[in-house]
Amino acid sequence: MKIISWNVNSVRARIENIKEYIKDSSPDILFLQEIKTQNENFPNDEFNQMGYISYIYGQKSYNGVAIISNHKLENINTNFFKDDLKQSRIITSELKFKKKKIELINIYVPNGNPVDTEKYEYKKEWLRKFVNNVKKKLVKNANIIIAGDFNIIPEEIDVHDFKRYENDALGRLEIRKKYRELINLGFKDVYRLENKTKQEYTFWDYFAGSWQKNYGMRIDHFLLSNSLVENIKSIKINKKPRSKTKPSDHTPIELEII
DNA sequence: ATGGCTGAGCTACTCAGA
Repeated sequence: MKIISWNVNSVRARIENIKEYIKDSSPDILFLQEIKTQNENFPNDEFNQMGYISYIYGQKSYNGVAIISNHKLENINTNFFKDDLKQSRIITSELKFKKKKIELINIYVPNGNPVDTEKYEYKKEWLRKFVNNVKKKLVKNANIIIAGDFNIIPEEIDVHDFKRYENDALGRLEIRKKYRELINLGFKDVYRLENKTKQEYTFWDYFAGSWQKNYGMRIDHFLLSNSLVENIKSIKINKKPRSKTKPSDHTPIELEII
């Protein structure tokens, strides 16, 4: 079973790239972030024609997440916790897999820049609530997959120039500690578990030739609860979609479980 | 190098991203 996460930076502007990507990599379940559209304008038909069902939590212009699946999922929920700003950043669902009931959590964490503003406070509060609610969820279900755009650089190795980001909302210790807190609840950062010293990225800025110079950062992650580590077959960052014309600034991260 | 690009909404320009 292939589960993939991709911040597409607008599902409508990216639809042709997304379709091509689905044909190439055949995900079973695809988590999308930053779809940047309301539910009614989501390109449902395009995904249906490829054999997928779309579960959407949209928002006008900004944010928005969706789960695209080639089989029916249960208990779709867009109220994982109360977002003070009512932004569409989480959609969850349940997947039956090898006698395990797995909670799927697709997230788009707030960016949080600039750090001396309410945007940064929102990110901190959002993460605080998220960690608390994951903790509660673990009591009911030990099998959890969290994936998405975390907007967190976990460690120095995860960005081309850490100095430039150590006081940024993506790299600040205070924020990285929230990530560690989540891990310490009983999760593995699957990419780092399988690649101890490898330096790969999931995001490159559009400007200044960041992609060409490989000035990127690893901010899109798959966290698996410890109970699911035995099911990991592979984890891969697929850089191909970032090299296409009219790309998203993020590239997909692909998990295969068996 | 705190904005060099990109997208949405809208139709001139702001807001947002990381």
